[in-house]
Amino acid sequence: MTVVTRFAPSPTGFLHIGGARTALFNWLFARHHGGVFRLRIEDTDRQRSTQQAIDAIIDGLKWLGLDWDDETIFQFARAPRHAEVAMEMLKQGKAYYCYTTPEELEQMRAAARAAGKPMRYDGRWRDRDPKDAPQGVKPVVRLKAPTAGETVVQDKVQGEVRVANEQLDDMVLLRSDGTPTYMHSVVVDDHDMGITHVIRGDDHLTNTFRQLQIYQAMGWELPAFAHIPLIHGPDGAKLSKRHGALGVEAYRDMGYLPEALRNYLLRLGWGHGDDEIISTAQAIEWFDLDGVGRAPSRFDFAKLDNLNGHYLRQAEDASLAGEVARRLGVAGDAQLEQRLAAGMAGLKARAKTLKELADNARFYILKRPLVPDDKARAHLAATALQVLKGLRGVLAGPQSWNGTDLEAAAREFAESNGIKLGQVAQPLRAALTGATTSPPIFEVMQVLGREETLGRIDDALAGG
RNA sequence: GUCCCCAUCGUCUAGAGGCCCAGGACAUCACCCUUUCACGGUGAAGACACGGGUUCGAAUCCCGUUGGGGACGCCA
Repeated sequence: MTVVTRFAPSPTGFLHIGGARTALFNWLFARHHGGVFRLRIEDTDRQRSTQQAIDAIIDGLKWLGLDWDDETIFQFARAPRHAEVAMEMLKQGKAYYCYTTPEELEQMRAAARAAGKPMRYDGRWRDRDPKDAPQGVKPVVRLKAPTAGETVVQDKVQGEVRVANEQLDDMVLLRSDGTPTYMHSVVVDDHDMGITHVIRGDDHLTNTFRQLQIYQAMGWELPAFAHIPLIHGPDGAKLSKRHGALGVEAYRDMGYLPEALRNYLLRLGWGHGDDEIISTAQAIEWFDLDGVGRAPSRFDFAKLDNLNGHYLRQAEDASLAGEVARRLGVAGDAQLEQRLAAGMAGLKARAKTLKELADNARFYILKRPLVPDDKARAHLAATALQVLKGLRGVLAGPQSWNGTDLEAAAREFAESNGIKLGQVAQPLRAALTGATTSPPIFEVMQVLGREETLGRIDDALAGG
């Protein structure tokens, strides 16, 4: 049997981090089994679905590197099929028309609340003769759900979960305007799409009981269910827009790499022994539902940062330089991009995100004369400038321009002047980068080149 | 409120009755490396929510308490 999974977001907002993880798990599971991963846009809520959200979700998945098979399914387009199935259930006596008005429902809800009981539709049209139908009320179609016994889910993550059927009421399958409800369309679509494994958020666990009843009414084969725990914010509460429920594009903008986010999301709720750094290829090989934890987890930027730093150091200098150039607004300037690439070795060990990388790299693309920050200015006092002036004399000579030789020359200069290397290096750093922290300064000199280096030193000497 | 789920260091987790006075990773702290800051290395501190069982033996099984979360729509 070929494994078929799906990711089924509703396009009412961006692709948030929880959805991204759900998509990742479905994708990994399908790829692990050599199966099929499908995308279904659940756009049946016409009020809230937007093209913008659809684009954001698709862009997010693409950025994350989660490719799906076959064409994208749009749920709304399948409304006729959903209605058809409801009619079939009607014909088989598995469903019935219900003429209860929204007002009556509201009364029911109010009464239930007052009695401290959960809202349950009372089934008043369940066995009533349709001839009693009031004039002018468009009916909904409700499932004739079992009233006794219990419904049991065999969940691949949560284990066996059961609920008494009296807890469940006759849910609406088709609204009075003939459009399907979520519960109904999900089941019909999952069945028609041949989904074998429904992997989704924990928040759907209790929905599953009702969906199971639809499968049973239609006599359809059940898919396997796996409900993965939700991701919470740093404070343990449900992820809200205030803290962390950002779209994946926000993570991209913050400078996270897709491979780092994949690795982080994978480890959030899934484990493989003590392994932490897990490549995507390795993840496909290892991923299974047994490794999924059952407790909700909290989103931790510190760990994401650490992982991102790891993948950053692993990344190609040239592509990193391209991204940094884009962020600094100098993309396309071959000379600067080349300079950034040359400086990347020292730069990338010092950054956790692309944003930080770009910030740290800015001094490489700045035009002379640099404006040193306050701390750097403190290293450019009169005595320091004397040192710089002396060093400049050495550098102006026949000096080979690579980091190692430059360092040797600086060390020799410091020694002959009876000062520490740091007393030479810090003023130099201040002059060349305008800051007090930077990649190794002799590496910086090599990357900047002789002319630019001497120019920046002259600027500092003149500025003092 | 009703129903359902969950519970190991601050965080993510390993742990499927003895290998655990609980292992790893991130974060924190200290030291080393060092021209700055990082990276890297070494080390420290830090958890089985609580109470009952079951068992020769429980982080692991059962029950309860507490705490967290989710679902209760003609939203998805």
